[in-house]
Formats: sequence, C-alpha cells, structure tokens
Amino acid sequence: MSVTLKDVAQAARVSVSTASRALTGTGLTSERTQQRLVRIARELGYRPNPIARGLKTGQSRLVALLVHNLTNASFQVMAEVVQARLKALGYQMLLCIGGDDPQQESDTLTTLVDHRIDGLIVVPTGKNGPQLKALSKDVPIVCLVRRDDATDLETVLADDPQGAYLGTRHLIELGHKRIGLIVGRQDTTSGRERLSGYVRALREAGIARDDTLIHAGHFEPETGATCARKLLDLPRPPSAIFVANHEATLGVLRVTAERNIAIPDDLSLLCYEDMPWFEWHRPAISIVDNGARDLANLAVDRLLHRMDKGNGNDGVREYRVGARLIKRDSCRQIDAQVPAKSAKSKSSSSKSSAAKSAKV
Amino acid sequence: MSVTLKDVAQAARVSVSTASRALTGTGLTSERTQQRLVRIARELGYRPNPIARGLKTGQSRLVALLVHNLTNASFQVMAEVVQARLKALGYQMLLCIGGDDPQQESDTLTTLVDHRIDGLIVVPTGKNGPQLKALSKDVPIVCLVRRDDATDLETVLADDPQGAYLGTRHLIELGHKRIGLIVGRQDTTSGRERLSGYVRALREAGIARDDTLIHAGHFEPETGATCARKLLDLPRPPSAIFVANHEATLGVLRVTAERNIAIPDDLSLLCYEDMPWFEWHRPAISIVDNGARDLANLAVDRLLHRMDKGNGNDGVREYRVGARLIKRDSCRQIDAQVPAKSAKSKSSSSKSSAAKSAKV
DNA sequence: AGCGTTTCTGCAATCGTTTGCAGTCTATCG
DNA sequence: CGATAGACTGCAAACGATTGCAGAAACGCT
Repeated sequence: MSVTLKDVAQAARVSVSTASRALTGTGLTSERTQQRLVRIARELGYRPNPIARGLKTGQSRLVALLVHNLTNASFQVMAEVVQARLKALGYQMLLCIGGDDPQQESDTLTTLVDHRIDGLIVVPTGKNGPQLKALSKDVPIVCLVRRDDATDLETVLADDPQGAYLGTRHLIELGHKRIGLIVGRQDTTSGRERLSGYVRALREAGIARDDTLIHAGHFEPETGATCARKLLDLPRPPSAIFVANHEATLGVLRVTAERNIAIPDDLSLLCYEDMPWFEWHRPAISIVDNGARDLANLAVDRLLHRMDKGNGNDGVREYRVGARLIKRDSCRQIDAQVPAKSAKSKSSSSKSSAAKSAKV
Repeated sequence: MSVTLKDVAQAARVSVSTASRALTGTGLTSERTQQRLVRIARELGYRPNPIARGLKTGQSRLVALLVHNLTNASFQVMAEVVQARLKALGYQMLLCIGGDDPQQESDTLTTLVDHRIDGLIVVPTGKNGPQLKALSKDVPIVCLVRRDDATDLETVLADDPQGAYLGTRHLIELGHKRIGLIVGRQDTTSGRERLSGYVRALREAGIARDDTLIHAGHFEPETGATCARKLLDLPRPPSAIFVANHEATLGVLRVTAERNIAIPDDLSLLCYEDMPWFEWHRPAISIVDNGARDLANLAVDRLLHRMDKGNGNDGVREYRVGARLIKRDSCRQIDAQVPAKSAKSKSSSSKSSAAKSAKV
C-alpha cells in the first residue's frame, strides 16, 4: 500500500540497508548517496513504518499519560502540556483514563507495556505499586501528582503541605478561627499532606485543632455535599471552609446554594486547584493553585531524562512544585469576635439574590 | 525480555505456528493442544506482542480520537465514552489534541496513519479535506460534530439547526423579541446551522431578522466578550442573548459581570452545550444540550461498523443526534412591551450583589 | 488391506525495518 | 607498483508474530 524502504532503495538502485542507513542518518554512508536518498524518499513520499521499526528496535515512539479523568481541570492542562511537549520531540501521546480505579489502572498498564510504550507518566491510584515497580524495569516511569507508596518511583508532586498551609494561613489572617476542611481520602499522599499543611497553619496561629471541622472523603462532588452539610450543621459552624478536594467543590457549592448561604458574607470559601470558570463565578472563587502546568512540564523533563540518560536510579526521587495563593472574592475578613452574619448590611441583599437561583 | 510465542511453543514442544494457531483460536488445532497451549501460555505469562502482530497483519488495535481541546466539556465526555467503549473491545484509544489548527491536524493525521491506527474519529477543522479523503481509503474514518465539506466522509452531527431553533423558540416564548445571537465562525457547519435554526425560529414567530443582533466569531472566550459588548452597546440592546458558541460563554459572562448586568433580570442568557458547573452557577444557566454522549456513542458504532463490515460506501453519510432544551434559571419571561429593566423591584438588589464580585 | 478424506501439524516465507559482518572500491603510503 | 587502511556498500539474519502449503496422522469406507 504505502511506499516502503524497499521501494526507495530500488528507485535509488541501492540496497535496503544502505537506504536505511542513509535515511536514519547514521554517518555510515557517503554524503552523496545520503542526500540522494533523502531526496528520492521525499519524492516518493516515503514514511518509515514505526511498527516495523518498533519491532526491530523495541521502541514505539509512544509515550503514555495515565490520568484519572478529564473533568479535572488540572488533568486537562497536564494532558495538553504533555501532548505539546512530546509532539515536538516526535512522540505520540497515548492518553488513558483510569478513573482512579485500581483494576482499570492495572489493565491499562499491561496494555500499555504490551504496546511497548517508550515512557509513562502516571497519576497512580496507589493500589498497584508492585505492578508499577515491576514495569518500571522495562519502561521509564514518572509518577505525577500522587506518590505510590509501595514504589520508589521518581515522582513529581505538588507542594501540598505548603499549599494547604498557605491557604489556611490566608483564612486565618482574614480573622477566621473556625475553618472547616474538606480534604481527600487519607490513604492518598495529597489527602494526608493537605491535612498536615492545614494543621500546621493552625498550630502556628495558636488555634486548637478541632476534629469536627475536618472531613476527609472520596474525590466526588457528592462527598463535598455531604461534608459541607455536616460542617454547616455543627452547633458552631465554621466561618470559612477550605475545600482541599478539588472534586468536592461542586458539591459544596450546591449545598451553600440550597441553603441560601451567601459567599463570602455568610461563609468564606477557599478551594484547591483552579477551574476555568472560578474566575467568572460570583463571587469569583479564591484558590490555592497547584501549578498544574509546571507539574506537567517537570514530569516530562524527568521522563525524557530517563528515556535517554537511562532508566537508572539517580539520587532524587521526589520533586516538588510550588503552590501559590490566588485571591479572588470568596473569602472575606471577619471582625474579631462577631459571628459571621451581621458583618455588613449587604448580606440580606445577597441572600435574596441567592434565593432567586436556589431552586436548582 | 518478555516471553515470546517461541518460548511458549518450546515449552509445549510444538512449532511456533501451532502455538500461534492455538492461541489466536482459529479452529485449526486439536482441542487438546489448544487447551494445553492456552494453559502453558498463561503459566508463562505470555502476552502477544502487538507490534509484531501489527507488522504482519497491518493492524495496531489502536483507534484515534482527534479533538480540538479538552477544555470543552463535550469533548471530555466524548473522550471518556470513546475510551470506555473501545477498551471493552480490546482497542486502545489514542487521544490527540489538534487545537482546531489545520497544520496541527494535518501533522497529527499523518503520524496517526504512520502508526497504522485501525480507525479514526475526528472533529475536523475543515481545512484538510483532501488529506482526510485520501486517508479514508486506508483507514475507516468517522467525522464527529463537524462536517468537512470537502469530503464525503461518514459524519455524526449534533442536530444544530434543531437545537438552535429550540433555544431561540424558548426565548421567544418567554416574550423576547430582540434576541442577540453569538455564534461560531460561518465557515463551520455548526456555525452556519445554528444560525439557520435561529433564523427559522424568528421567521416562524414573525420577528424580523436584525443583523445587528447577530455576531459570528472564533471559538474563544475573547470573541464572546467582544460580541457581548457590541450587542450591549446597541442603541436598543437585546433582552436576551443566545450564546451558541460554547467557547464564547465565559467571555459573555465576564462582560455581564463587568457591567453589573443581572441575569436574568436585566438580560436572559441561554447557552449551547452544557458545562458541569452551569448547574451550580448563579443563576443556573439554561442550555441547549447537544447530546455529547449520544454523539460519541453513535460515532463509535459507525466506526466499528466500518472497521469490521468493511470501509465501503453504504448509503447514509450523515447522522443526526437530537438536541434538547434544559431550562434552568438564566432566562426569564419578559412583559410584553415594557423594557427589560423595570420588571420586578428585585433588579436593584441583584445589581448590588453583582457589584460586589465584579472586581475581577 | 488399500485408498480417499479429514484433521492436525510443521516448514518456511513474509511483514518493513535495523544491524553485524564481510566484501568492494578507492586513495594513500612506502 | 603493490600493499593496506579507510570508506562505503550489500548480504543476510534478526525482531515476533501470521499464514499458505504440503506432509503426516487418523479415520472411515469398500
């Protein structure tokens, strides 16, 4: 069907091997033949067959990125970054969606190595450590965003302790003393680390940790709703909620809408990780930015390094990418002892506007 | 490195060919050897090498999905649907991001066929018709969401004329007479079709078409902002805006926020295609749903059909997936002749709440 | 027992490359 | 001028599977 190396060789009246050598640019052919073959190849529209090449060389020019989903904005930008970077280097990205499900992850992983991918960037579920470890002998692997504790794979992480600390401190500086935390499962790195950052900020400010204010749960909107309800039903509800579980955000917003809770007047809200619409939301939602773009870039850097410098163990196993606070309008200063409600007279008007659209 | 067919054959003391036949399940081996080989293969952990197989058979078990980006929620769900469906059939999805850029699309396409993908679902830019047409001889291709007019490829489309009609009619039924339309580039199918649906609804209702209310532009938030400004600066601004260009939505929202325009009190807003957060936005945004999930499913159906029933021309070339209206809270009934403003006294309170968060 | 089928198996070629090895040719040097 | 190194080139064997063809074994039939 398509034109093969043999065709090119024939057209140029040389052997296939010479053609191969000329076109792959090993310096083993004379300048003249080299150029002649390149020309002829172009004229004929020759495109090397990566499959055949792969069979011989054991490489595929395919690099896989395995993420949990595409709904998460961070994963979107990561995918786009990875794709762009790889493409520039002649690799194709194989984007896989694992749904944060160990079984799916495991299946996908085997398919991928079957396909002889040249490298893998993975957001691990954390439940397939042994498999990942085994595979990492055949394929360079870099973990992203989460660590898989059962492995010693090179890992690029957001600086979650720092991010959570920054966020919590921001709320504290605004005068909040009772800060609700909705955080991810505690069997994930990010879940634990964000909690620890929160705790640290509290401790530094001399605020006692109150476990009724801390809720950890699965990465789903429904979880966010449940946790928010629990927090708001407390005898002394928090004056601010830090949603450090990205997927939970929508759930929290639903609950505040349902209950006509005005943000930031009745409740300050701070979220982790940006979404494109946070900025346009009313009020615009303040966030701790985990630096998805930087994370992805670094992961690619590390992977490429492994791919051509060899897949060995070299010192560093963990990289951290700094987080930063982006202040928008969902957190407000509260006056020392006064309960959140009677801050400015405005709150009633915003309550009414909330009521308008609460009937979801 | 990994265990090959030869290893299995040796272990079973048969020839490679027998092993191959037994494991691929052609009925050409005896029941006994068949089972024996399957067992041995499992014991040894044999996994067929898709590359080697591909070289011989010309197939890769890879199916590509080429979309513009992943920010668009429709593309997200499509990707997830396609991935799930294909995976169940033993294919790997190659997700590619073309950025709606003809050059990138073209590059990606050639890489993909180089990799001998078994099928392709593509959201075409519309600028690479000839190339697509040529490739479609080698690979089954199904176009999604947009038609490439230079080809006669099988295409799965949203029913945009119908969707735009439905949306516009909804606004008309609410009493709107001046309805602004922000729509996509008129050199895309969807752009043209949505415009035509809008026009049809107007005509049916006996409302004269006013071209100052119609703005077509690129698929970017910035475009949305520009168009929105133009509409709102009109001597007689519209009482409703139909944003039939998904990417433009954020831009429109920005402008309404900047200008403290309350939705739906001062302006009704209807958008095309859902985003996960529309429902939680205040007010929740009414939409015309293009049925992304159905579209993706149908595209996969058609592709699979081509992939095993042959890549020939069979009658139907265009499939339409119905659109439907989802009413939420961003559109309001307006009173016959009275200008939008003085509807209910509420508008002032909502204005103030808008003001609070406008300082983005 | 002899013969024709049917059923199973193995040999070897093939897919399109890459690559070790050996051979050819030219140029250089003594 | 002959020897020899050096620069190119071609042959053929891989890579790991699939598959046409032919031979072998087993079976049924007369």
